[in-house]
Amino acid sequence: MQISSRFTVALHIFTCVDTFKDEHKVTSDFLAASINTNPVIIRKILTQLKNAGLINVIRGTGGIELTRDLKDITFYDVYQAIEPLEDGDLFRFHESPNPECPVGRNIHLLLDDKLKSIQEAMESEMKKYTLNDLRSGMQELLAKEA
Amino acid sequence: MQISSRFTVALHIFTCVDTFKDEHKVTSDFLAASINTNPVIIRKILTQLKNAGLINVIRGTGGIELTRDLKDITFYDVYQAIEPLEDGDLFRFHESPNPECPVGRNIHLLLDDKLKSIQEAMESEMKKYTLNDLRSGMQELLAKEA
DNA sequence: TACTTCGTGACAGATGTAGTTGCAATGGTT
DNA sequence: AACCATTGCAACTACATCTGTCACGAAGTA
Repeated sequence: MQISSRFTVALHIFTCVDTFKDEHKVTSDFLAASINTNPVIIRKILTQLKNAGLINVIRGTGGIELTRDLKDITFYDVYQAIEPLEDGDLFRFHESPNPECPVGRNIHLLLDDKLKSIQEAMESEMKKYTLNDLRSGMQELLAKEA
Repeated sequence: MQISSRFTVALHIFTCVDTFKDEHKVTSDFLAASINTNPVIIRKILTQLKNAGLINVIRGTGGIELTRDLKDITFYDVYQAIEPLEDGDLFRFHESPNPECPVGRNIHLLLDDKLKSIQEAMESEMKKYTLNDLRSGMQELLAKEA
């Protein structure tokens, strides 16, 4: 199972907001053109980011404001906003293993801590990257292009 | 997106194979009863594990043999056998971002290494656990029960 | 041959993803 | 007030994946 493209689209959105903030009004139409998708898809993702408290979306005029500094929004924050996991668990179990089987009734206990540590390894790596890294990374790439 | 239950089911299967190897013939029917699912589901997973070279499945009599020692099969090996990722990438991008947009044409370059490091953090944690950890863990849990 | 078990194709139902259309609501501008 | 660009959202489609189920042929043992 791959993680949905909405996560990387969200990072794309944040990068655009920062890159074009002085040149264009960054609307869902503008973002949809950069990402090559439909404006409604963008608005749905913006709604998720807004519900997570990461941005404010301005109606009427259009535009997006961050609620915190770039360096204070990590990839993990974006991931959490975009990919709501049931009970917060990355790994799924089969429902109701057989309690009469010694393995069946202990499989959760056996696996839970190990799976948790795998999930946490991924999440703590996500916390190392911030939107500020996207800003500086994009500035470098654009400088090379010029 | 949660990772499908097939992964934890596969770990359940391996645990059963080891736990019951001296008491029962471990068939897809037996496993389906412990996991509480359909034997065909089990056989499909066994086929994946077999194709990955982790086990041999015995027809006619029934039963499962590992091709390597328990300590030489990691969670990552099982994960790879069960969850084939397109191009090996955990994270998906939106297809064909706009090459006329400076962000659109650089977004891959900007994100690739960061996403890769996140994926690798997860995978290298998966490599730390082996089926032998499942064996010893289950033995401890069963000893506590008694 | 008879029996057990695996292998596999076909299908169904539920869920999730991505895309599209239409329209009401919002908030500037004139 | 009228106009306009934009967001918010519901409804729908198309498609893929996951899980489960049935049916039946293939493999191997007794």
